[in-house]
Amino acid sequence: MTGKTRKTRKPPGSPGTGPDKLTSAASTDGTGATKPEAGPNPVARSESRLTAPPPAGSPERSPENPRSSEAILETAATLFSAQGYRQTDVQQIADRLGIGKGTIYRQFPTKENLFLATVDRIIGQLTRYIDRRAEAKPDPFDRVAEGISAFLAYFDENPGAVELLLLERAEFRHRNTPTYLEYNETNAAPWRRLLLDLMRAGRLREMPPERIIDLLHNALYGTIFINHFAGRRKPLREQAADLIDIVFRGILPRD
Amino acid sequence: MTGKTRKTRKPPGSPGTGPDKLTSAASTDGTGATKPEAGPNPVARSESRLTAPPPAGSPERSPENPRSSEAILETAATLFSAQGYRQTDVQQIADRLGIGKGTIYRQFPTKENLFLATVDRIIGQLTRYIDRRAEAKPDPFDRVAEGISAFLAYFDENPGAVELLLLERAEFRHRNTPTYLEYNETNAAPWRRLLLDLMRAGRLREMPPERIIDLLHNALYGTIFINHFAGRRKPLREQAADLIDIVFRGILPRD
Amino acid sequence: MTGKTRKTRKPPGSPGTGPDKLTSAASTDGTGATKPEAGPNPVARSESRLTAPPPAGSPERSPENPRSSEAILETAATLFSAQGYRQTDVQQIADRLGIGKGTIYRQFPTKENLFLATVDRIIGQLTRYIDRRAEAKPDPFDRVAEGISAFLAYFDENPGAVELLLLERAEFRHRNTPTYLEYNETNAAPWRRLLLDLMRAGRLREMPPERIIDLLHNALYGTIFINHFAGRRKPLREQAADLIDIVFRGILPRD
Amino acid sequence: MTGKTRKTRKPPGSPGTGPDKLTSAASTDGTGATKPEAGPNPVARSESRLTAPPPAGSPERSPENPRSSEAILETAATLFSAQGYRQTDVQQIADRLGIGKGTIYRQFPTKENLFLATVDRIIGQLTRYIDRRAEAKPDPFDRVAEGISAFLAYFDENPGAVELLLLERAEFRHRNTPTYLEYNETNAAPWRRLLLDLMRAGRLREMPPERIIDLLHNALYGTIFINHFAGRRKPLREQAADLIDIVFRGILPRD
DNA sequence: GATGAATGAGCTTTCATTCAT
DNA sequence: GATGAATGAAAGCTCATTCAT
Repeated sequence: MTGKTRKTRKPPGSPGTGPDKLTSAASTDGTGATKPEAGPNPVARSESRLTAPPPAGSPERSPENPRSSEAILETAATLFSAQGYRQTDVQQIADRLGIGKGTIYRQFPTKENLFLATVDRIIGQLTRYIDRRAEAKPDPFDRVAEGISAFLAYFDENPGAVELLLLERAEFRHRNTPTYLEYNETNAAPWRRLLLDLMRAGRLREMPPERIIDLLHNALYGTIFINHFAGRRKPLREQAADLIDIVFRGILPRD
Repeated sequence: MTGKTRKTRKPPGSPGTGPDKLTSAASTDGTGATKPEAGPNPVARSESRLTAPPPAGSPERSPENPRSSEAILETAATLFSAQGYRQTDVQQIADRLGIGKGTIYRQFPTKENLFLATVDRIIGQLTRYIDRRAEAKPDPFDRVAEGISAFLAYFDENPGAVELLLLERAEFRHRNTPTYLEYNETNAAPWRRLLLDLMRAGRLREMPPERIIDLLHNALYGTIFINHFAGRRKPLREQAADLIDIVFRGILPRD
Repeated sequence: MTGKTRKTRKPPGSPGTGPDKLTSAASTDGTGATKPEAGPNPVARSESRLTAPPPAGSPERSPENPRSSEAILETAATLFSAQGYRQTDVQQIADRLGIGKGTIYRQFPTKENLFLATVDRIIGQLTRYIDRRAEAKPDPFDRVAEGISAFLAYFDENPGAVELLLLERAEFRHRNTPTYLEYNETNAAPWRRLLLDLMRAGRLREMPPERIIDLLHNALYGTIFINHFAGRRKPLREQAADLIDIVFRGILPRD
Repeated sequence: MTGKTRKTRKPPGSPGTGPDKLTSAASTDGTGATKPEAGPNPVARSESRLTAPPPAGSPERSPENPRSSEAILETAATLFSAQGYRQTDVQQIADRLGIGKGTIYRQFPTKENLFLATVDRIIGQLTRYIDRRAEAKPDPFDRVAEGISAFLAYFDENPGAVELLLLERAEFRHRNTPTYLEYNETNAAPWRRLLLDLMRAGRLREMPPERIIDLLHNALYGTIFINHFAGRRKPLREQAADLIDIVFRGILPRD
């Protein structure tokens, strides 16, 4: 560990983004700045992103730069999710990018590190995507519904992301809490507030908001896993609508 | 001198069950023969199973026979779920059983094969456990609720089973449909019938029963995954109750 | 370290030899059983050694068995001493023996381990060789002289042994005391006794015997190193004679 | 972000010596100009050398110039002797000096080259140190004894030097004659002359002077190696005295 | 049938050296 | 000149699978 050139694990949402305050769109006031990274298919889009093109002479910033950590993470994500962690050789990633294996190891000291950075990046994208879409809805009900839809949409459009989440758990069970559960802990608060406000206003049954949040969380993760494993059988829009309908109205008759 | 681990300690899990007809307890008549494998903790109990010891001359059937495929699958399940698929080597399994590696390879031609057989066994246990518990409830509502509870209870008491399900998917993404989804396809029919009956009787809102089944399925799998990953935060009983409450009654006020 | 088949480092002088009590030939009584392994060129001879040929059906014992640890150590010694530790690929050793790399790793869990076993084996051979030759001389003076000659002869006939000693130190400086110094600690006592007897008999100047032992030790190691590095310029016999002459009589005139 | 070790800490050692004429102090006339590098601890002292700072405009000569080959060799010597040749990577040396790896490669075309230059520098220091101390003794006997003492003192005070000598041999066995043996070839002549003079004067037994030189050479190298490997057990002064005593007077009684 | 020694493809990681900036 | 990002050959070690005993 003496004089080696080593970079440590990149924080989530890495590329060139500034401080990555994983805010939530559920703030009760309905305000929120739209962040530029989001979009229906953030992962795919990130390929051609670029609000402002880098100054001509800056190869590091170029999205085509196959040596940027962005490019590496993207390719790594693709291969890991397509083939699994063990089945993916670091050499393959390098080959696909047309760069040397050493270049990857220069930025990510181990394969494990590379993989984990890949997952972190996904979580950052997911978070920002949900927040951006939910923030746009002023009405609290709409906001909850939009959050649900956005979550499903993200994974629908980034099928590899589901794989990555699974792989993280399967290969690195030792990591105390998988990355994507941290998201939940950090971001549940604004949603809880929002639900409490609705209850206070008599628009929802009185009950501990955790009960709702947990159910949604579980149902959403269950949905993406099942969707992914079995192949979705219903259009996404319909799935979101069904979930919202049952959760809001229940399955008992309204007398 | 060899350094081999030669323990014969039996891990928890697995009865010496016979052929596994994956029936469902949701038959509308409410009848169902109780099968012997079930119980609050089917896996743990299986350790002391055995109403009648096998006929003396049948070494293959003996639970102590570490060369039986039952014993092999049991040990394999324990090690796979504790360490992961790649991290577990066949030698370890053999060592733990005190048998030769070749003996395992004679029964399971590849490691993959062994692993998959391990998962199949779990699914069989789960199915029989749910059926047995649900069948015991004559009232259709109770039966649905009991099915939910049984599902959660099974995984609560067999944490390794969740790992196994994950591992199957993470390591063998090529398998078209993971084992545990087949369960659903095969066994959904009786539940669908049961739900339709309830709707016809006006006890449930009219809606396509798939909508309910899918939500439950998703929520249940989501629940066990999240429980397992993050450590359960609520007692199982409460979790089941919350799920049943919201699904049945919804979160909107009843005015 | 769980269920892997692993053998740990072999003690020095391993092959089929019984308990390896590294006795010294300097016992003042002049008695000593001749051990069978020794000879003018023990390493080379060991190739064709074999007091009693193994029973026909015992491939493990066969000296031609390229998979025996003896054969592996011998080939390893040859290559390590010819090329150095780092420059020698385990694959090379396997190739030279016509066996698989895994076979080597099965007996020696790491390359370092293999190397160290190689050195231990040399030290065992050296010790036994010196003892055997010295024991044969009844007169104490002759015994000292014979010990000196035997030491030089051993390394003269096993040039690789010198390399190995050096390599051990160069590559594994962390090993507290290199193997070949342990020899000295263990075996100095009988020599010390022998020198004291000579002094008491008035056949040597009175002085602490350590002074003589240390000088001899240093001069002998210096000699083999220099011989080896620079290519010997004098016949061995002459070198031993010179050393004995000067050490016994000094360089001052006897007036 | 890079994790590079960028320390500029200077290791002990190395004057800014000029060209190294490897003269010998044993010239029979007893004359010899004292050279400035010498001293009881030449390496350590060199740290504070510098009576007069170099002319302002000479950055190459500046001892603080971490890019000078002197500084590079000094740091290289420290790291090589502390960690071994293979274990030391060029990046580490550059980091320690706070310079770029390319800068080292401009002065030393390969790592091997750098290492060998490091050893050559040590030999030059040793030679000059011995010569300087021996030259100061007018009496031939004293001069021999002083040469012995100086040799031991040098390595005693520069333990890294022993490592370096070993490493040279261990890693570069192909180099026909190791650097430090060349010293002997070049410098033996004056010592031989000195011994012959003593014999002619009847102050030493008549014998080929090589016999004495070789013994001393071997005993001295043996001594430093053993000292270094095992940890010296006697004070240096005593070791030198013992060696001189036995070599001069022998171990036989003086009748 | 049971065993476990033997095999070698496969994969991670290191680091000397180059060369564009 | 100085730099350090990039490269890729090289080597240690693992473990599924085979098969002679």
